[in-house]
Amino acid sequence: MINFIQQEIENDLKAGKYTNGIHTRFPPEPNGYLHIGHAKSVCLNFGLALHNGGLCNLRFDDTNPTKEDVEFVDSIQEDIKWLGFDWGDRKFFASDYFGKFYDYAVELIKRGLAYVDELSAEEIKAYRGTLTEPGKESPYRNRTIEENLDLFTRMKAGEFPDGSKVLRAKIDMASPNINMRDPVIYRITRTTHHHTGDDWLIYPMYDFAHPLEDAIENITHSVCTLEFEDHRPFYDWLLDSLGFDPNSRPRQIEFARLDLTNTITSKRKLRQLVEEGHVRGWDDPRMPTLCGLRRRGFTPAAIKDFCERIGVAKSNSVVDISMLEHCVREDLNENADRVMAVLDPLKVVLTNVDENSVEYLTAENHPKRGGSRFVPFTREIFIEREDFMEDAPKKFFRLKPGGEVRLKHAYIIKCEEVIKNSAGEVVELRCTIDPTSKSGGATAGRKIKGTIHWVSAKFAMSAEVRLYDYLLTTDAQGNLPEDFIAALNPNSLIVKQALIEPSVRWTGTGTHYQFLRLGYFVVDPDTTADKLVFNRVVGLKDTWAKVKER
RNA sequence: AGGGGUAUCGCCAAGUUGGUAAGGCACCAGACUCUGAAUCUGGCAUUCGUUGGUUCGAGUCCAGCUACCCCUGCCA
Repeated sequence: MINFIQQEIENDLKAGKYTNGIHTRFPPEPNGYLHIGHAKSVCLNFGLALHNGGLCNLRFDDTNPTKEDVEFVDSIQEDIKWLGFDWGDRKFFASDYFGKFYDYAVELIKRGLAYVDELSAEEIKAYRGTLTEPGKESPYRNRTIEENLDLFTRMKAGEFPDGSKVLRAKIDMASPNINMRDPVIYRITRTTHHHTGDDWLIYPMYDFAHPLEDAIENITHSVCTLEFEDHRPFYDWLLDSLGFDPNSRPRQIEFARLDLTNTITSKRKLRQLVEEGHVRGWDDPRMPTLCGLRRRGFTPAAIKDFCERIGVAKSNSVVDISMLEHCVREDLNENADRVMAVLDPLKVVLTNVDENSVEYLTAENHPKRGGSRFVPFTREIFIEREDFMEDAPKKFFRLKPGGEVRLKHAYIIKCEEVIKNSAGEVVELRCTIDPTSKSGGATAGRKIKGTIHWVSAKFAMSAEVRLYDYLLTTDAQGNLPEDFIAALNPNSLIVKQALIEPSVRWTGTGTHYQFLRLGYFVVDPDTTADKLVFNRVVGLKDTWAKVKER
């Protein structure tokens, strides 16, 4: 792992800082499901710790009870575990530190660095100034320490209504950095907290809580996204003001969040997709949520490999989704067994095969890892409709009238007759097999250009196959319009009734396969004893499709 | 307009004291192939947002300019 953050860590170590080891944290707010963008952060934080022989905490940044819920603390843990990271016994909640935060706030007041303000929210906003004009000081800014202490104590005790008072840091209303213009650090909100119940009426703001929770946990490197760069001066101000040792206290380092082409990563928009029913739920295989990717069939290894490959830097960038797809293909190519399935069946009758004959052919499960199974071969089979063309171009080396093709693991067949219905559509092919060409046999050596997959009509099982495409076909995720719903790909889900070889009968949810020549698939949890359901993870690379386009 | 950032191939991204542009994805060409997959081979930035300057020599130093991103929640 080499990135600029790792280099900073090494520089710190070289400078004699952080002699107790490196300690990072992944600090999600439990207000939504983790998505691929969070995976980057998870991999970075846990990866940095692992790489430096340190530790990474899981910490729920739950300082705003109005937006958070236990539903999310559960799913977040499940997703991180699934990725393969372990926080040991270091699962923390910012809310566990509310008592300490309060004490630090009191300390700040005692040092004359915080005051209770009773300006309304609107007034505070007006007093804050603008980007180009300085703010002005609140009339309550210069209360005595005693008065501030008394008021803050009473805020905690519930003597004042919600929103009537706030605690503010006393810094500089004229700072060119708006975050330093006396930021609010405590507000009154009578909301039941998912973790602390009704213990508190006042809640700390992120800016105040974050540096403290990092310091409390002895975090050395607090990694966050770019938009917090402006907040770093306050992060440092707070810890310095409270007397934390500059050589051991945490330091904040920012990196660019992940953006992916064809992918929605806005929490709000993802929620809209779920709530308005444009997808089946948070774990819909089209969703970029980790639970969605999991159901789609992406593997932890692929996602971690992806996060490693995209790197970590500070420039806003949009990674091409093909990078992610490459990573799953690479993993699944290595690890998924191969099997034959036909998505769009065309019946083929092999006229020189006996009607009652069933031949069990040996088929390898994986070109490199080996293993084998039996595949029944019968007089009537189905092939992929796409694998036959009546007026085939020279470059088409699959089945055509009078042409030959190899049936994978079986025989070379020759197309003798094309049968059509009254509408002129091809409904059946009559072919003959070359009995000397049996795969693996002594005389199987005859070379033929094309090889296609097939399935026995008598023994094939039916299966529901769900083919997915991007929710966004045009690449506009960066500046998605409000009505992005209208731009959703109407073909993001296509359901097919497919036919599949019987060897998969006893398969289980989450098992990956490569359907020969079609792509990688995974068994969906909707699968029951009498209904198989597969999701297509990703198709195979298809150079024929490119040739066809020309 | 004030502050904070970023600008290296179509997309990510290395490039640490200035010494003459890694790698991956994508793409293209070919080999191989009982998956038009995989694999293998080769190709793919005289140029680093831009303009000047310093220097024997600059993506790396200096100055100016430009573009884009973030910041005026009692959100995180």
